[in-house]
Order: sequence, then structure tokens, then C-alpha cells
Amino acid sequence: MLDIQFIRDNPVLVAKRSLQKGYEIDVEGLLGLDTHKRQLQQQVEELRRQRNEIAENTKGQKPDPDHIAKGREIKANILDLEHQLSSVENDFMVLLKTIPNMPLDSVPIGTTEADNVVIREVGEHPSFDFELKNHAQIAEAKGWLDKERATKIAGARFVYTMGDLVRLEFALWQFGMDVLGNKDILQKIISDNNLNISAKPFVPILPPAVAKQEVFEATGRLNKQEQTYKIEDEDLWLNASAEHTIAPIFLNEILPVSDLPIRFVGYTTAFRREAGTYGKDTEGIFRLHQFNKLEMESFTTSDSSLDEHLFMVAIQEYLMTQLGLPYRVLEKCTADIGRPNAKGVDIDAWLPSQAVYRETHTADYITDYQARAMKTRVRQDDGSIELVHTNDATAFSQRPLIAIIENFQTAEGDVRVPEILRPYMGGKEVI
RNA sequence: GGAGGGGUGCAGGAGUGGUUGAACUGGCACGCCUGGAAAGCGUGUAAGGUAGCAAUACCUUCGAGGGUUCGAAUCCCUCUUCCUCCGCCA
Repeated sequence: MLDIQFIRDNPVLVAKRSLQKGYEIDVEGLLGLDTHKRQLQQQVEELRRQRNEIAENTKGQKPDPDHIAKGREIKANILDLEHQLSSVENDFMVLLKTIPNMPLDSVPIGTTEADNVVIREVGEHPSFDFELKNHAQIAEAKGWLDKERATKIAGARFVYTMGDLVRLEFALWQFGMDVLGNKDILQKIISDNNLNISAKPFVPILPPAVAKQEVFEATGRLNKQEQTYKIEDEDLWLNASAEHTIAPIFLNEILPVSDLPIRFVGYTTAFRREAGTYGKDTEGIFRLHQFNKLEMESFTTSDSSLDEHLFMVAIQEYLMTQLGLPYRVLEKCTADIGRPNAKGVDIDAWLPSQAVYRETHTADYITDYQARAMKTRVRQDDGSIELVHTNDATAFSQRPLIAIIENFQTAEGDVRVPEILRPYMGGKEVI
């Protein structure tokens, strides 16, 4: 959620910046409800004060009939006003949640993802002196993927992954966790990028794969129609990213500033309905209802959150560079960063079969937008309390596997294993 | 899944309808004391909201939500969570 005080102070700006993100919002309606809510609240509080006054004056004594009659009258009025208040409050909250986070000034303004700005391209596109195959062709020929049988069992967009591709996937998770747990590497990344933050390692975490609706709503990530699966007869939704169950870990908590930054690297299987994507990316493992992901999540103070975000992007680039994959970095435009974001970066890997870059990583700069609803706060050394800042970013999804298979394919239809992953593959150079 | 018992502030732990936002103990912070420390003594120690320039005033919160009552941490209902026992089970 956005700070209501900020909206009160900057109604025009909020409407304008929201529109730049593609959200047509009703600021006037929201502020009207805000005013109405406060009026009702003041009336209710005055009545409650009167009620408390009577109770206080009566103390331990038996109340006289006059007091009881007066109390009854106040009670009726309070009941009526409270009813109105809660109705207005509900409408207010619904509207407030539609207000997106404000983009940083540095975020390019755009209307579609085509307006995202390429920051840099890194690595050479491979050239092949044979007819190249796409990752699905290679993997199916190798017996690494079986979509037909998975469809029989679970429906479209599910897959059996088998053999060396499974080992390669686990190698990716292991490698990612090794990097994120290594203080020296992190310190070097920080120094190389002139960042002013701690090199505290990421703590590995395996979160629950489900969360209650209330929790999901607090993260601002519940997207019932397009993305999220609900468990029947339970107040539970399947996560669509480890971020959804790691971010709210400190729900309703006040963290001592000395604990920060808190960094997690979380692994989970994620589930997405992918509604509205029929016919898109149907081959291989690019877009599945169920996929695995290693995710970075951190909690910081407001003054270090932007560097934390840049740090996560730098880590992503380090990981891709270590794998030897060609990639590009995108500064996402206002239309593409998403409601909770103030800024967002994507990393796309080069896919030779499509001769385009495709998204493998994303990094979200959220500021206090999530924390406000999650009520996750920090107690500063001077005792003051502020909202924590959350950042999340992909360490690895399964998509880099696609890039590895395609970029490192051989004429024989094999795949060269990136050197950095070989120790996790029993030393295998080719699979 | 069945039976029973609990969830109170930073922690422990009182409190079964009327100044209980909450006794008491501990922890922590500050002050006094001391050459310095310990001990001792004293003071302080929740979050959110509304009004206000502010000082401050008021409202809410004793797992969550609802109910009874003039009045609820205290009574009732639902949910949730923890513990013990039984059952089941990777």
C-alpha cells in the first residue's frame, strides 16, 4: 500500500504517476472516503470517550439508573456509527490497495514492455556451423523431458524432467546458494559496483509453498484470475514464487535495526495458472504451471534499499557471467514494473533458437509498499520506528537451463556443461 | 481425526465483569552511588490511529473475529495456534 498521507499531500502527482504505470485510479474517490472515514472516526471516538467517562465515574459502585440509561443511548449511537465506519473503511481499503507504488524518477516512462530500456548487453552470441535446435528438441531427444505423459497425469504445461537435466538443475541451485552464501564473493560484487552495503551472506531458506489469503493479500501479490491457484476447501493459496511466502515472514513484527540487512535465498516449487497465455511458449520448459526457483529476498532500512536492489542485479549478472551465458539488462518502464514496484530490472538471456533475449531474471525494488500492509517495521537505535524496505530478485529459475542447453549445444546434439557447474555434476563436461 | 488444557507487555507471570494499558519478578535504558565495576537505590521501558504548528488530549489493542452488558483481559460463540494423551502417517 501507498502511504495515505502521501496521497493526501500529492493527489495530482499520484494520479499522474499511476497512469504512467497503466493504472487509472480514483484519487478523488479515495480522498473523499478518507475524509468521511475520519469524520465518522471522530464521532465514534467522542461517543466512546463519553462511555468511558461514565464507567470511570461509577468505579466500583453500582451504577445508578440514569447512568445506565445514558449508557444505553450512547451504545445505540456507537453501534450505528461503527457500522457506517466499517463500511467506509472497507471501501477505503479496497481503493487504497489499487493505488500502485510510485515509480522512481529514473524509471523510463512507457506504455508496454517494448518501452523497457536496454542498459547493456553482455557476452557474445554463439554461432553454429550446424543446424541449431531449440531446447525442447534437444531435451526431448535426450529423454530429459516428457510432456506427453505429464499431460496425461496433470494436464497441459506440466512436465516430467529426467536424467542429466535434473542434475543440471540441482547444480544450478547448488551453485547459486554457494555464491549467495559466500561473503568474499559478495564483498567483491559490492566493491566492483561501488555499493555501500553489508556483505552479509544470504541465509538459505525453504519456505512453505502455501499461504493464507490474508497473508497473500498483505504481500500485494494475490492475482486470483491470472496467476494463483487456490486449494479447495482451505484458506490457502499456492505460492507463485518463493517471494510470496518469504516476504511476509516478519508479518506484524518490529525488527531491531541491528538485525538488518536480513537476507534470504529461498528455494521453492512455484505454481502459476498462466491464464491468458494459451498457445504462448508451449515448447519445453519455458512456461509451466509448476516450476522451481531460487529467489533472493531481503529486508533493509530505507537508506540502503536502493543499493540492495542494485546489489541483487549485480549478483544476477555475476551468476550469468559465471555460467558464460550472453544476456542483456533491462531497466523496466513504468508500464512493466508492476503495482508494488518503484523500479524493476529484468535480465534476459540470449536464446539462439529464437534469436532473441528472453526473460530469465527479474529484480524488484519495492520500497515500503509491501511492508506497510505486512506491518513489518524496524526499530532504529534512537527508538524510532519505520517501515522496513523489501527487495526481491531471482537468483535462478529453470529458464537459464534453456539458455544453457541452447547456447552450449553441440553438432552431436549434446550440451556442454558450463565449467562452473561441473563440480556439481560429478565432473561431467558434456551431457 | 478424537479427548483435555493453554495463548496477557521484551521475558516470566498475576489477574474471572467496573480507574487493569494491565500487579509482581526479571531483562533492558538512563541517573545516583563508585577511583572503576558489582551490589544497592531511583526513574523509565508497547503499537496503531484521530485532532493539533506543537505541548498535549482522546480512541483502539490482553491470539483473531463476532456476541452478551450501561461497562469485558475477565461471560458466550466461531476460528486460529501451542501443549499433553489416543489414533493415523512420510
